[in-house]
Amino acid sequence: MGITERKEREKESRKESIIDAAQKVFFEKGLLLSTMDEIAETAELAKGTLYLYYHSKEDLYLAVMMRGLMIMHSMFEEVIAQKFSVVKTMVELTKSYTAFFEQHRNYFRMLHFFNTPQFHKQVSEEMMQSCDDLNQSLWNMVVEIIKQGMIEKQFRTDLNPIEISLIMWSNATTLLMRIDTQHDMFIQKMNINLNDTLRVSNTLFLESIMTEPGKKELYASLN
Amino acid sequence: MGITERKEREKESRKESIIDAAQKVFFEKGLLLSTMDEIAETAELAKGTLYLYYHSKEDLYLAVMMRGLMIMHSMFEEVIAQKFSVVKTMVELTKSYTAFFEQHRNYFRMLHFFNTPQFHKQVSEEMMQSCDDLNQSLWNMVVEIIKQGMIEKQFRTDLNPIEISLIMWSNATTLLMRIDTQHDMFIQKMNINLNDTLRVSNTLFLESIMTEPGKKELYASLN
DNA sequence: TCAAGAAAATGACTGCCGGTCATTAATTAC
DNA sequence: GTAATTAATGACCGGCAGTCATTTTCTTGA
Repeated sequence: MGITERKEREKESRKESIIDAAQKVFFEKGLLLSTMDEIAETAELAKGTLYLYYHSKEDLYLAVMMRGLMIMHSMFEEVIAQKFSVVKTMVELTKSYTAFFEQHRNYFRMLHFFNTPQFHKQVSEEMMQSCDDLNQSLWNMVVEIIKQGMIEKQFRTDLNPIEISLIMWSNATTLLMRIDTQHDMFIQKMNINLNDTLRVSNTLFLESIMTEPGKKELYASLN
Repeated sequence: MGITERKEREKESRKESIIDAAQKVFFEKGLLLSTMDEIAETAELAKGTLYLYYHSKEDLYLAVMMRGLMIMHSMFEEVIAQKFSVVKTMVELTKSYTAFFEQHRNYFRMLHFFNTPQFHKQVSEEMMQSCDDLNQSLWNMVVEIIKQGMIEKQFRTDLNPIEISLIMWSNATTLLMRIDTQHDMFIQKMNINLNDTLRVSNTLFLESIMTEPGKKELYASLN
């Protein structure tokens, strides 16, 4: 009997349509100012129904956020699939991250909350695990590239690949967040274009982790 | 008559004692899990009284946070007062920031919330201004050092001092936040000591913005 | 010294929201 | 066609930020 299968599908599609509604509301108002009542109304469901599918508002938030992570994941995979040199791949990955920010800014913003300590208290174990897994997977893609770069002696081998990936990631994320919230202010008050700052930061850092041959390749890869 | 003056003093000291209570509660539970009722009880005042002195919970939070910023400010001033060379001063400032994190972690954590977008909606204009001013002042101290370093040709002059300060600041902050929340996890799962990562990150960046003479001075300063 | 007026403090109350659960509706099984 | 199972509902609860009419404390001036 295909009834259980059909039910399974229906359940999935309901979950998706709830995420659709949540996304609409969260994108518009952010986590704190969004209410479950509004999400329920947008989904054309009763509030109680939401809780049959998600444990908490925060879980629902993460369900939306994971869509963003998956988009980023596929953007990264696309870069890697092109089989550039490691140096070019690194350059393209940083571009990709910036592109993700520009094209999916609403998702990017959601990532911020993931780092606020008290946020986690409201999140279910399973949802947390799913997020961590996806995160880990993104992480590994970058670390593997760096390892390969070390094997090929394009990157300095006296550094730890995980550390490098961590520093790059931190660097870019913080600056992108600033671009998101303070772009205009920096232009007006300090005459600083944060997009340039990000490029400078990425370039300086990439230079600093590369060997001489790596640097040559880098300058060729930058455009 | 000194009555108005005395009243002024009393009002100030009441404001301080409210901050004392708020600090106690916020340090323990963070912004989201702290309640105005609990702060009121800790301050041995009625809740309504708190609102005679501060516009909102978030304002009160910032009032506590500003104590932290002032501590950091004075730590920075102490470094600058020692009149080291610019390179040594930069090294000491980064150490100072780390020391602030280690000695005043509770204050450091509060800085995080300042960056969450929806947080600002609840904050009064004046409080926001006070925070911005203090922040700006901290910022300027670093920028001025970098400018001096450029004049002395210890730092590369093809970079923008504000940009440099921005990148350094971002770098250190993000890594310190991670140290705060994920130190143990990184050691156990990846065998990474984030304190080392921070040092690596700082060193790589300082190297990358310095001229050859600057680098020599840098290696001497790192002792 | 004390009454009247001003200033400070109070806490019951309001509105809102996340989350629950007894009840109702829809679907399935026999 | 009906009993049993599953899905959906929305009135309700507890908790919290913020308010405001009332009370308490302090000041003033005769």
